[in-house]
Amino acid sequence: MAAKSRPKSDAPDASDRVSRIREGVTAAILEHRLLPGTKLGEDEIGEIYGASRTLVRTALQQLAHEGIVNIEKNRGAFVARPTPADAREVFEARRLIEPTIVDHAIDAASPAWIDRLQQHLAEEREAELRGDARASVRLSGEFHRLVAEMSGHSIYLGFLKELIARSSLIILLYRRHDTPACGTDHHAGIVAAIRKCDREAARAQMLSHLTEIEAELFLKDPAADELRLADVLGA
Amino acid sequence: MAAKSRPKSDAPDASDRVSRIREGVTAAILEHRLLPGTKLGEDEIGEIYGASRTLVRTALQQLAHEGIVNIEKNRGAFVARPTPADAREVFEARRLIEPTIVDHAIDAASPAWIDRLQQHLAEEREAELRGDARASVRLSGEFHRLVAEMSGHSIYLGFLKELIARSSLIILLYRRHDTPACGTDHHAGIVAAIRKCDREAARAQMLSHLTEIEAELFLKDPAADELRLADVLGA
DNA sequence: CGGGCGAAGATTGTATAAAGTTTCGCCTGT
DNA sequence: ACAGGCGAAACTTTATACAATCTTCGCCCG
Repeated sequence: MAAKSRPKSDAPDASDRVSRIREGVTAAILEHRLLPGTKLGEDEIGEIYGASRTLVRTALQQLAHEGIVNIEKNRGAFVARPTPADAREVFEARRLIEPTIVDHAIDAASPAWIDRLQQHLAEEREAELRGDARASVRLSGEFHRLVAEMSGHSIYLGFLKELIARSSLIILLYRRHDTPACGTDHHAGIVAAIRKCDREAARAQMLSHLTEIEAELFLKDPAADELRLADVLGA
Repeated sequence: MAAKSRPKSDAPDASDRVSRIREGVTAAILEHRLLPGTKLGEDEIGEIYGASRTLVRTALQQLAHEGIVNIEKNRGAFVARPTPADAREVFEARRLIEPTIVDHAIDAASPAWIDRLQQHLAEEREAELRGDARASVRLSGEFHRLVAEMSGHSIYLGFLKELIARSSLIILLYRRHDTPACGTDHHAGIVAAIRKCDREAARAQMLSHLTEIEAELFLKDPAADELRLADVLGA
């Protein structure tokens, strides 16, 4: 009888080997080292991480479920190439969900969390000073994930993880080349609103932040990404 | 060179063997033939579907990502047992997302879609007349999924699929035994609002519908599900 | 008589090998 | 010279075999 279902060591993405592969490939995609459309051969990745194709396959399937990898039957896995329509859907979803997330984050506000947020802001400013666009995008995504973790809602967190991953891909694909790093100031404003427990301000700033990010994108016609991809591939 | 990257036959859950397994297990869980906490042995399922453990494993991993199965390392896969806290998160997310979904569904309203919705309402009424609780829950979920498909937003659709699957599990676990089948009338009202292109009415009715479903649940303390499960297991 | 230790059995995690499919190059025929 | 088809190579898919881990049952000791 007694033996109950103890949660045990239930680390979500612990030090599994498949998690290492998944995070490695994710980082490579999000840092633009793997371009959209690139084929992800199982042997290739397996040799890099010293793992068998079995593990690589499960990692790729997870990435496919996250939406940053496409798996075509009998053809293999490729880095996803979100269309402008996909981009609009992703940002609409974020505009819907994230204001609610900050609202809940305020409920969970504590000195420890505030400290963590401000520490993150410092990292973002540093990356921006260096002009490191890759790190900027990555840290910007992590800021939003941090707020979601703070909210304590696992459902929203899971959804947002997926949206952030896709957003990073979208931003790297469609960002206007002349725009500066997107508003770190916005993040600071959101944190300030959270500190003051000003729900309306936090929601409004999150919303305008997301709107501005999308406005800085080049989401014209479906052919645009083809052109851009061709340009980037240097062919 | 030009003709590249056609989407091809990209049926999401086509007639793959792994999809058949996934859908079969999903149906069994949602129809309460597999109770929460039940162990899903790989050999066992593999023998049922005449498939090797490789395929069963991938199906189980997909179900785990959908949230209706828990996989514990070196222990196996089990039917998920959502806590009351999980239930509240799921329904909060649905209250956030679904009003927006109906809004978009109105944009996509067409005679064909209206017909399909009404046809579905007829099926629901029939199941309700039979007093078939299983079919009622299943069809209720399918109604919401239908509206999401109608909206044309793949992101929302994906999220909602997950939420519906979890909701079915939650409803079957925590439903008060004396409540009648939850409002088929509500669904009819939502369809009527969609037909009239009355956005505000549609959003409001969807919201109140979800609120009422959650209100009919027995979401008291965390120990409640333990008791109920023990009761259900008949031990 | 109760509790802890230990070995056997069962089950999952991982790797490797066989099978099927697609793709690309090459060759032949017109 | 060009179009079409044949064939081989590479890849994914699926199945099987091996290794690691956990569970369970029995036994011994206190």
